[in-house]
Amino acid sequence: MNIKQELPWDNPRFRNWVAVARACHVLERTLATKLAPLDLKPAQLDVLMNLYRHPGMSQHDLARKLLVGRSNITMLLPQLEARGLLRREGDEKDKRVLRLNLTEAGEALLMRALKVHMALIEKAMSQSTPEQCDMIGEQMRKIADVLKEA
Amino acid sequence: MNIKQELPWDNPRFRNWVAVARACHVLERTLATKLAPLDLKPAQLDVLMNLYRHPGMSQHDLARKLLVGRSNITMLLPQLEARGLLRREGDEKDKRVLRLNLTEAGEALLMRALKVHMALIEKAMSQSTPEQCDMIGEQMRKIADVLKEA
DNA sequence: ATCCATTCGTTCAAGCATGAACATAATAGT
DNA sequence: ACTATTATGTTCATGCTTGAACGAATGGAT
Repeated sequence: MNIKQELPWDNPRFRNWVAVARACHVLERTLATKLAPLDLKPAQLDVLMNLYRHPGMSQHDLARKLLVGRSNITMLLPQLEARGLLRREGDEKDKRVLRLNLTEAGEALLMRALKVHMALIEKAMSQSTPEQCDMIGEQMRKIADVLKEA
Repeated sequence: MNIKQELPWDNPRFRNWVAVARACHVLERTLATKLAPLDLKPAQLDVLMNLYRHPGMSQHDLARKLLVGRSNITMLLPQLEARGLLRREGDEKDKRVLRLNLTEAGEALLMRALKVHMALIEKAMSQSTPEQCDMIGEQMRKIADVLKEA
């Protein structure tokens, strides 16, 4: 019944999750600096990646994919559009939604940024065996699922 | 040599890391909302946790532990000090450093916040067996180490 | 047809985090 | 002792993210 024994620091789950959070944080910061020469922030790279995989996406769908607010997208896109990396075109059927598509310049920049991103992730995940890596991904997907219900 | 085959989406390491990042993001956001009734942000909770474990810490050390800039700490602490959650006292030996300590109110609030944090992490990590959980923590610590060298 | 509710995108103010530039204090080299 | 370098904390301008409030468009109910 010692209070000390119930502190999170002694709980493996707590300590291990802290490690996850730290690794995420470090990789995010590292990615930001490595992406700086391309004048891209990680959040902007996320946008380009999603538009590449889901052409014609709406801003609402993009926000949900990125787990951010809709207003965030509104603030984010004009910069990228002004740089000629993507187009926003009104939908014919539903005049509320804007369809998003990468330009060729956008795709080109994405490919360069992906090299940087991939190199970083390779460096990080090559610490684990393929089996460990897959297990980690599987557990993390479970976590995201179980928390989204909350 | 098909370009498609080299895209990150087909790379297990990439896909699995994306899952890690998403899980982190979701848990962070969830924690923020669950902590709102205590008028605490996740970043502030991190401060309290570190001061509890390392009483008398300097601001510089705290910044390094939290992986943030020193100025961030400077902006963060006055709010918590004004709420009576911690004290900043000048060091006798070295008049540059400020020694940080939790007050009793700070400890009390920390304990309440830790219950929330622990419950969330339990919910997330109980998806995995203890062995899986430990393995994840181990790999993540490796990742943080290997990236800090970069 | 006309409301009512919902959805999509925008605007705006607020709060955070960052990095550069700075002031002060300590330390090392000479 | 004196200077140069380093370390700690602060200030400030900038940019990112959020959430609430809003306008416009859609769809459904009566």
